[in-house]
Amino acid sequence: MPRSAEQTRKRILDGAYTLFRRHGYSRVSMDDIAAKASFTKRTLYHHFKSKDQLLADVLACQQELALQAFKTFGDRLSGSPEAIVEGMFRELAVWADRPRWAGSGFTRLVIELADLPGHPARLIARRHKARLERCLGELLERSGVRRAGELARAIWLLSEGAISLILVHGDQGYSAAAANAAMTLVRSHLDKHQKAVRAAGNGSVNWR
Amino acid sequence: MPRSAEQTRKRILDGAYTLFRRHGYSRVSMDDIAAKASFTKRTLYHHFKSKDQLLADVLACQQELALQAFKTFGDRLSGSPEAIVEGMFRELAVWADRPRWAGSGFTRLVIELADLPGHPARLIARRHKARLERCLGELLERSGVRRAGELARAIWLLSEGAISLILVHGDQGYSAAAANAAMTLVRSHLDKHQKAVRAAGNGSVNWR
DNA sequence: CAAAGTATACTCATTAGTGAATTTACAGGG
DNA sequence: CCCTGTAAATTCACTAATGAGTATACTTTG
Repeated sequence: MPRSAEQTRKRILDGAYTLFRRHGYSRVSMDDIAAKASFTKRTLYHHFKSKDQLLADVLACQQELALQAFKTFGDRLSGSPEAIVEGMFRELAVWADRPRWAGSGFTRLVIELADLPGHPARLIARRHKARLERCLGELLERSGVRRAGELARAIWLLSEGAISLILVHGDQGYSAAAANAAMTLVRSHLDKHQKAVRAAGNGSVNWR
Repeated sequence: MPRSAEQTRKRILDGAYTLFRRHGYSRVSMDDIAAKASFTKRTLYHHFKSKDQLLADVLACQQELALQAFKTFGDRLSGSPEAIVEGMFRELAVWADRPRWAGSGFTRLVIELADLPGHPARLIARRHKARLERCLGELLERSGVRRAGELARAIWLLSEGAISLILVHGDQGYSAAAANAAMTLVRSHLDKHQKAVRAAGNGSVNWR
């Protein structure tokens, strides 16, 4: 065995993720991916059954990392709901400010495949988003907010909306607008009087 | 001249819009579009310089209709900000409930072309979204809400987020969640005590 | 008849996917 | 310690289909 299969697989998955995320699905060819990972296309087909399956595997693999990143992110935040929200949107702003940022890989790919509800990649992306939303809900729950699930969903909506609109307009201002709106919502979910708007760590993991 | 050029152009634009909206850009071929409009591909190239230009023209044409639809929609609404918001999200729910709904054509296409900031279609989509947001702002302004522009942007974020998440999960519940959040935001933008939550007409124009 | 409009029949590049040969790493016999 | 068989890993060279875009001839209408 010239190389450990595991290593090769990983190199392919990594390269493919980068390309898919940056250029979408259709516009990335198997040859592109092969070139990126410095293998022949035939090798890709040795490790992955088809392009669609490769995409699914890429997302499945990325999902693990992203979920971990989000949990780490959650741990870094102090307990106040304001801090959680502020941290979330600050991170979004940092993330979206990167040179050739092209949105959330998961969202982007699902939207590209919007008319193919049976595509394996969609199922994975869907589960991923649902899990993240639940995580946020738990985080908020622990922070002592009322109807945390409802709030989490609203914040998630703002976050996805911000991703779309930043992409459309190339204007990071939408992230600040989303943060403001989210803060208003948080306050409306607070029992009477709670405050404490502590800051949170930054970093540029991307778990969307 | 076998047919009026204008008529042919329109038939092509209509068919192309349907296809692009449903399947995205890359996965629709010029042959598909030609077939849809019952012309030969060569005819398309007689009327449009390239596929990219066709897309741009499609969006430009659709933009007019969509803007008009939104204005009509705005006129139908009674003046209270709650009614405006409720109407918006009810319409979204109806729209997203259609059989093979695949999101907002504009958003979808911009996201697909996220890595091509210079693409002519992006400029048009961008202007379109900006104009709609401004329209919503004016609508809210007239309804007597404070900081209408800020509110409009927040609502717009929720709306775009809902489109994304409905697409991801196939769950129209996100539209209701967005509506609730929007309503909370509206209330926080109301001067002291205003109410009146009148209903508005429905219909299924899609101006996103 | 003239000119715009439409069709036939291509070109050339690219793409997902494959058949068959070739290389490599390691197991076990000498 | 080397040699060698073997199976996995990788490559080369290909197919068949599809895509954007075009040269040219035909058709329709004013």
